[in-house]
Amino acid sequence: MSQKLEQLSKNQQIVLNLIEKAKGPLKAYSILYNVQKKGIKAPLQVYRALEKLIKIGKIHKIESKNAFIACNNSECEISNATAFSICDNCEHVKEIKNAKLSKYLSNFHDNSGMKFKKYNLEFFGLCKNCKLKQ
Amino acid sequence: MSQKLEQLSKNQQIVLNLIEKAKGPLKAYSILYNVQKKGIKAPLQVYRALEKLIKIGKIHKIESKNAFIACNNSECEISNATAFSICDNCEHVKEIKNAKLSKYLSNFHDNSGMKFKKYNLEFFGLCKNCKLKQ
DNA sequence: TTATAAAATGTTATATTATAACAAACGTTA
DNA sequence: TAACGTTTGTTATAATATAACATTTTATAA
Ligand SMILES: [Zn+2]
Ligand SMILES: [Zn+2]
Ligand SMILES: [Zn+2]
Ligand SMILES: [Zn+2]
Repeated sequence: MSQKLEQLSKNQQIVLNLIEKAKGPLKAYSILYNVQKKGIKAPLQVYRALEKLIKIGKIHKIESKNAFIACNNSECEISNATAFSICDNCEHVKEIKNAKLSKYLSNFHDNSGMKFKKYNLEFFGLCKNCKLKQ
Repeated sequence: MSQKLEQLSKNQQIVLNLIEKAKGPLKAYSILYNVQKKGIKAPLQVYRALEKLIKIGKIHKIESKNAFIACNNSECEISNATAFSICDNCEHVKEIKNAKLSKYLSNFHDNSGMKFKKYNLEFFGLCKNCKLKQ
């Protein structure tokens, strides 16, 4: 199994494939269940792949849901500036691509003397579909 | 034990007292350990108090840390617009009070037709202290 | 006051999420 | 080849959070 610098390992690729074809964020143990037929047997194998995929920006963790979603933003390879919209009703999650927002937040600083290198923003509300139904 | 509308119950008050006098965010089981002398014995008693305190805006959950911090912002009683700065080194956490930021984010909307009712923003970096030491 | 509904409590058990520790195999580079 | 870092496999366990049910307390109002 050849593996160049920028390539993913076997387990990493298996986990990424699953997350990329999913319609929404997946939980770690749901991933585990779904990749057992591929030979991944233990939680750690999943968590290690997730850790790497997050590090290289292929996926993100939705912190409020303990779930993992494929990156939808070619610009955030470093994964240090993420924003999501999350529907409170159907749990639909979407990564927000908005240059103005990311510029605003990347340049933001408070009065504490702290330099921010990374941020994660989660918006909650009702998606268009769920709004109509109510 | 009398209890008016806006007052907290016994367990809620015990948990809130602990969180308010803490220097930083506390984890649920650390809270449990520290309130056992007050008669709170089980995780669920802590989690139920936390749930209520979050709901009324007295505390917030730091999602990336699974920890709970007292609200530092008299204006966010409803707890629907929160922002924090988190030091990657010493884990110091501070709630950001910034009218411009909260106005910007409260008015933000993307092109999905979704109306945001709530957001949570976490900034990461090195605090002033930790920056000096490196 | 008495009925009643809502909120909070107490308790046991269990579900869910995540990491520790260690040995072995693989990939890259010299 | 040797050396090094990364990835893997495996077992066990830690840490975080909720389900289910019985009971008690509080608020509201008939
Ligand atoms: Zn992304
Ligand atoms: Zn929805
Ligand atoms: Zn607050
Ligand atoms: Zn620091």
